[in-house]
Amino acid sequence: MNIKDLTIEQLEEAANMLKAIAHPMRIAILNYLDDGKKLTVTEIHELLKIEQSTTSHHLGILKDKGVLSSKREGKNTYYFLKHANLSNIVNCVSKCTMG
Amino acid sequence: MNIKDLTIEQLEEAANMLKAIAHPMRIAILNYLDDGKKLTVTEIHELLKIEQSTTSHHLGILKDKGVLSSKREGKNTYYFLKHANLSNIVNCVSKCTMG
DNA sequence: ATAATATATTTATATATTTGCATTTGTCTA
DNA sequence: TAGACAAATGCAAATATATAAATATATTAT
Repeated sequence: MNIKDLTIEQLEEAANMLKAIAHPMRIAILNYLDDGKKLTVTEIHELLKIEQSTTSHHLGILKDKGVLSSKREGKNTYYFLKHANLSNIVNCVSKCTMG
Repeated sequence: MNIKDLTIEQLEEAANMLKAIAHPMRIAILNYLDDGKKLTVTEIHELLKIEQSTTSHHLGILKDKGVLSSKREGKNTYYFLKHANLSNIVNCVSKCTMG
């Protein structure tokens, strides 16, 4: 299938995925989750110095749109990239800002 | 410089770039502009079957955020990708929707 | 069962985005 | 210069998103 022949539904799915990533805090989250790393909500909340509820909200968006997966272990929930190649997107765009 | 050490300004710039791309119609536009293709506002407006002003608006966003460049030739304005590698982003995400 | 810790959800407010109509600006041709 | 065509802009209504405070839920340990 040619990439130009995406249906409106597929375009929307792609847009939702990118929209999920397209936020400063969520890009920062993805930068921390490269190389298969797994972090808890609290760890991210402390690393980014943003509210716990805001952190959970952002992680929920990334999970809902298929960017992250999560796994509960006891009291903690670990979040990690669903597809390793997704960090390429962040790398690509981030590098564009470092020129 | 490590990609993890992006400043808040750089994170915002990266987010703005992704936000510019993260829209169904704008992804469709980028899909038409691969391989160095150049299209006018009217051509895109007819291909996508959306209003001329809406088309121009989307193109303006993409240009403003550094995704596209434009070149006036007579009555027409041609739009094209500013950096060829940006279509990788669209390809990457689009492919995620074709699984 | 109760307390402590971690995460998620609800809610409200503020802010931003999308869209199309109407208008304006720019460019070419007669 | 007037008319036609192409593109851009101003505006307003509808819709979506971001944030944080408060609250709720889940899990573990005592």
